[in-house]
Amino acid sequence: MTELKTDPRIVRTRKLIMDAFIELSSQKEFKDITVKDITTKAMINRATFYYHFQDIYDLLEKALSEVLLINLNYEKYENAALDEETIADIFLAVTKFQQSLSTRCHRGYEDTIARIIREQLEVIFYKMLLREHGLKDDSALKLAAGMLSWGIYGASVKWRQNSELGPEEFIKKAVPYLLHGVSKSFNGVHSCTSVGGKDGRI
Amino acid sequence: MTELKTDPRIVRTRKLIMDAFIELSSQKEFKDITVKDITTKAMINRATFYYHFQDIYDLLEKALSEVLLINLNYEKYENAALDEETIADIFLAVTKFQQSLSTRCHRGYEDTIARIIREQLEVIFYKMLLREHGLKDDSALKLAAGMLSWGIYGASVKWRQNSELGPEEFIKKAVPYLLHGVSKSFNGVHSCTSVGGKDGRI
DNA sequence: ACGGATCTGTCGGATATGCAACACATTCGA
DNA sequence: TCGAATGTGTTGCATATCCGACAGATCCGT
Repeated sequence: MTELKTDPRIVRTRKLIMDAFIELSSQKEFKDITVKDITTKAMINRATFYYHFQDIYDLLEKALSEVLLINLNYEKYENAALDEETIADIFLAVTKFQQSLSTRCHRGYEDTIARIIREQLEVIFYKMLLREHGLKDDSALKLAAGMLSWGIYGASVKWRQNSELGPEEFIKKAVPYLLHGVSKSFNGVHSCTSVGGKDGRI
Repeated sequence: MTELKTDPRIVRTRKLIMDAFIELSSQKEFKDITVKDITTKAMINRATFYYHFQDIYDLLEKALSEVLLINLNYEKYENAALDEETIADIFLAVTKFQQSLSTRCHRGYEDTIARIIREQLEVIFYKMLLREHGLKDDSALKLAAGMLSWGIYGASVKWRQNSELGPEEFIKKAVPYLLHGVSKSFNGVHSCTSVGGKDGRI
């Protein structure tokens, strides 16, 4: 829907840059990676880099977003119900993504990464909520999506601090709280028509 | 020497095309590979393909040449003496290259491949001869290089027909004939100053 | 034998990329 | 403290690449 096709050169060049950056990230820390390093490995001109990205931090954000989105396997959730199982799946994808990052060294950029994860989650949750509730109260949906994303990310932080349980068991214990908490406030304040109780859907 | 630098886009695009072609060659026969297949996998426009290559046969030649050159490890021979050991090395590289091709299906293009191999060998032999003899009789050097390349390729054909011996033993039996045959005619006709006998050098 | 489908090779006009140079900031050793 | 060296963003002009369309070739089912 409303897809305006982008120039193939742009797709190709972005991919070259992203791949080069991810490869470099596995070799040295982010703070030691220069734009020249990336463009050399990507076989493009340095000026072209700035045609696509604001700066190297912009690249970091977009690269991480992309990798996370792939990890999140977005098409899978596109039409899934926002139930316990889906949330558990997403939580697993997030923890898996964070573990894949921990090997590379991004010390000092935890906040950026956290924000990216939350933003991505928020977009996904918003789309799912929108599909289930329509847009009669958009700001409420956005609020719910935001809170869910913070909740999931917070859960992943909690889990890393206290990893006695496996991620599966951990999220299964946490998810009822998340779902009913969000569900209650959402239904209570805005009297949404959908029934929050039946199968755990919001 | 006299290197005019080529546009990086050209290098990059050629590499994309070559890599795509080599990848496709491992998946289906040459006759089933279309230009569209290649350009799609290489993420370039079809018109761009024709900017770089005459047609798909031109690509075949250049791709094979490149792969063979890499197999031949050209820098290694750049300054090596044209003695028995070097010739054996080159022979091994050729047989190894042909075996790497046999898995992919290039039926019907044996002649093309054979010609490419001979041409590449001829270039290498010519450079080595030129370095050892100077250019006082250029046409004679070219003749000798050509005969050597035919000889090596012929030896590889013979070896494939009769592979009771390993390639190492096989070429060691054949190389004295090659060396002295070429050496004699070359020295005899043109009275070259270098001594053909001493250590087997031409 | 016929038409549809696919592939080939080519063209002119639009666009992304390359290049060289620039000013500015940061780092680092003398 | 001072340069020298390196990295960052930006700019104008040159060029490789993209697009869409075209005519002809080849293949294939009916």
